[in-house]
Amino acid sequence: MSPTETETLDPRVRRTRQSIVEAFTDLLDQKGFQAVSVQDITQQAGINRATFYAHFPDKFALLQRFVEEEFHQEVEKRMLNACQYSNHNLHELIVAVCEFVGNTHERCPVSEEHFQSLVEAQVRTQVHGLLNHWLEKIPTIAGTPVSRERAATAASWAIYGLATEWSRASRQPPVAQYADEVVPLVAANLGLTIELA
Amino acid sequence: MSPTETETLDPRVRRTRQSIVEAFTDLLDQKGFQAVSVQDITQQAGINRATFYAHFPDKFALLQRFVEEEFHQEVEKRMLNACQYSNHNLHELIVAVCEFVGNTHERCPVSEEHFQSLVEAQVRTQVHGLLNHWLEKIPTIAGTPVSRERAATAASWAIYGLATEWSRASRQPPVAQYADEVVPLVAANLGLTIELA
DNA sequence: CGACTTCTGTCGTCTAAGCAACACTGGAGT
DNA sequence: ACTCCAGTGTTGCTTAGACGACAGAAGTCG
Repeated sequence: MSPTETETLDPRVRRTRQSIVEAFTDLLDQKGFQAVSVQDITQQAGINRATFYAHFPDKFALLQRFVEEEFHQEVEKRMLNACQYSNHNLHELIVAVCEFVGNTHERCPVSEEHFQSLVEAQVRTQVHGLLNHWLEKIPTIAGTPVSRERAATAASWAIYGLATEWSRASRQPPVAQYADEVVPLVAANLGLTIELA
Repeated sequence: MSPTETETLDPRVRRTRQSIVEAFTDLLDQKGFQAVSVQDITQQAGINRATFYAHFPDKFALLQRFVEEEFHQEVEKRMLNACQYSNHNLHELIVAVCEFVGNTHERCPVSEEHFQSLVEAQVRTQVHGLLNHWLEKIPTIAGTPVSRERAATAASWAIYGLATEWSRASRQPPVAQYADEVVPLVAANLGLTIELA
């Protein structure tokens, strides 16, 4: 969307960022977040260590960016970005968060607090933004009891919480069913009872 | 082996060369050699066009390097580099050339003369070098009728010719059998009747 | 034929990345 | 306590690559 963020960028920058992220992904699966050093990453990526610091202040900033992109990708894959609010889309969003959180938990033990809290914050932020985006397209009901902002906040927290519970419950029941069952809860948070295709 | 050629190299150089080669491979399969432009390659590789010319004088030089590396890889895969002469190794070498030529023909129509002749020259050169390497290890027979050089030349041409024939005959019979059948021919060229495991 | 397009190869300028130092921190060992 | 050591950030200088512009070669079309 914004030409600043994604497209219009020096190819060199694009490539090194990509190779950093790729190296990070590999190492994450191999050793877990705590154990990977900046040295590891740069070595695996085939870049100089100083170059890393030209792009990210530290390991944590990289993780942040990483989660941001991974989850954003998950969202785009399900075409939730371009869509408007509907129970079906809400369902899909919940599925996306569940699977992302599930994968995260299996990738890195819950014991790594740094890791988990960073993931949580990032995912919630994006879900919040997405919900806000959806709600903006809906004309305000006269005498709205809660602001869009707060509805989005409540719902995004709820979604993330439900996703972690599902993950901890060994992913039972199947995502689709679980999402079906909890959609009403979140819809309630949004203060909406709209029914769309 | 030589630190000059492969390992001790600026990571940037390594990466851009690799991305050029990768882009070239893709485009070769898509459009054939004639149709790919330097622009295509650099665009696909995500590098600047001027950068391409910093590495290769033109499209043909790239093809040369490409074939060189591909075939060299094929040879190393079969561990023919470190080995000495034996009928078995000769067999393996013939198989390698047959399969390489076969793949080349299916990748690019024979009508592209530039392409084909460049491949031929490159492969023959490497086969020649390899045979020479093998022959050097064998003590000269008193009153040698032909020089090692010439034996290697004759054999390398013979091998390439036999490989193209096999390819044009729709790869019949199976490589292993075909190689079995023609080993004596080549061995004769080499002026050797040695029998080793 | 000339006008037009696309690709080529080259050059000068600017910036990203490499590299080799550096001082610093925290943890492991003896 | 101490040293040792592996990792961290940071810096100055060098080099590879980006970018834009250029003239020329090679089709293509009217």
